[in-house]
Amino acid sequence: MEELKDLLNQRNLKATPARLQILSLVQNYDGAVPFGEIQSHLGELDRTTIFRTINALLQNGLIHKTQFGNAETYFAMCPKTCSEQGHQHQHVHFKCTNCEVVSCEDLSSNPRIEIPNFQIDKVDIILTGVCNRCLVVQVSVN
Amino acid sequence: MEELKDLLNQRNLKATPARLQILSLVQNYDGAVPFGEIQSHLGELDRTTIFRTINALLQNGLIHKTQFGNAETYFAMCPKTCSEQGHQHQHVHFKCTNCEVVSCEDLSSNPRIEIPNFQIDKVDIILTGVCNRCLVVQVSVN
DNA sequence: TAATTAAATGCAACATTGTTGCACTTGGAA
DNA sequence: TTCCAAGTGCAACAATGTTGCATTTAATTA
Repeated sequence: MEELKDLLNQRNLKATPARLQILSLVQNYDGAVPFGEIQSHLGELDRTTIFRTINALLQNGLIHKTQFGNAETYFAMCPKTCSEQGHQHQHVHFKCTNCEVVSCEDLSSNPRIEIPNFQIDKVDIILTGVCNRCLVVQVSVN
Repeated sequence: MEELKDLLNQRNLKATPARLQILSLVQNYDGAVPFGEIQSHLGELDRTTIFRTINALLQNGLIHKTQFGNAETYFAMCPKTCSEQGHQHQHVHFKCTNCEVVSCEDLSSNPRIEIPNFQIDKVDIILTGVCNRCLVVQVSVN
């Protein structure tokens, strides 16, 4: 908890209960946290505060977000390569259709994403399928 | 217009004014159409009808949608490989930060998207940058 | 340790996107 | 022309997200 406090202060963010609670939830969650989960775990906080807290953490490179279609937004911790200057992620986002867990994953090899005569500044890869844990269960059941 | 009507009837959808108008707008728009654009071009239609019409076209493989972060949803025509059985797109979605146009584009080469021990069913690649047209303008201005 | 203040929070009000139920209307086939 | 399943409009609702303003608080400093 003291680490999270330092992390916030390093970014010139006050270590308030709201921020510590949300950061701690995101850090300890199995995979990326759906927005609804943040809301229900922090029901005593005003919704506005939750939104503003999330935005502060996003802008300062402590967490990042991803979305699957129109559905819920998910939040996960950032690697140390992120800062208030911007986000730098190499990973992709994966949602398992079996256990519903959303996670940050590394690809086997980094793909070359190019379109002729276009300048590409940001790449976002969103995958759906079955995760390693659920595949193992399926195999062992059969 | 007669083609669009046939297209709808082939999918067992009635060729109603709402559907013809939305399909026609999506077909003739420069790039993918933002939702707000559909709404403002079809202001005389009830919002519910717009949502239901869009959903019908999505489910029947006539159009597809994409999103950039929390921002607006965009709609574009589907290739003929899509049907009520499901969508089959090879293309990626690109948003130009200069002209704001969102478009479906093909990559130079199809990347191999793999995560060890995961089964990947659906790949969604969302790119941001500067499109070919805006790059040309920048070059000719300098 | 108390005072100070910029930053953070809570509350109220609002806007947009999206859904559902139900009554009414209509496209397309017989 | 008739018919009816499919489509539409309306009302009500729910969730996400934003803004302005008054109040509270974390962290500094005296």
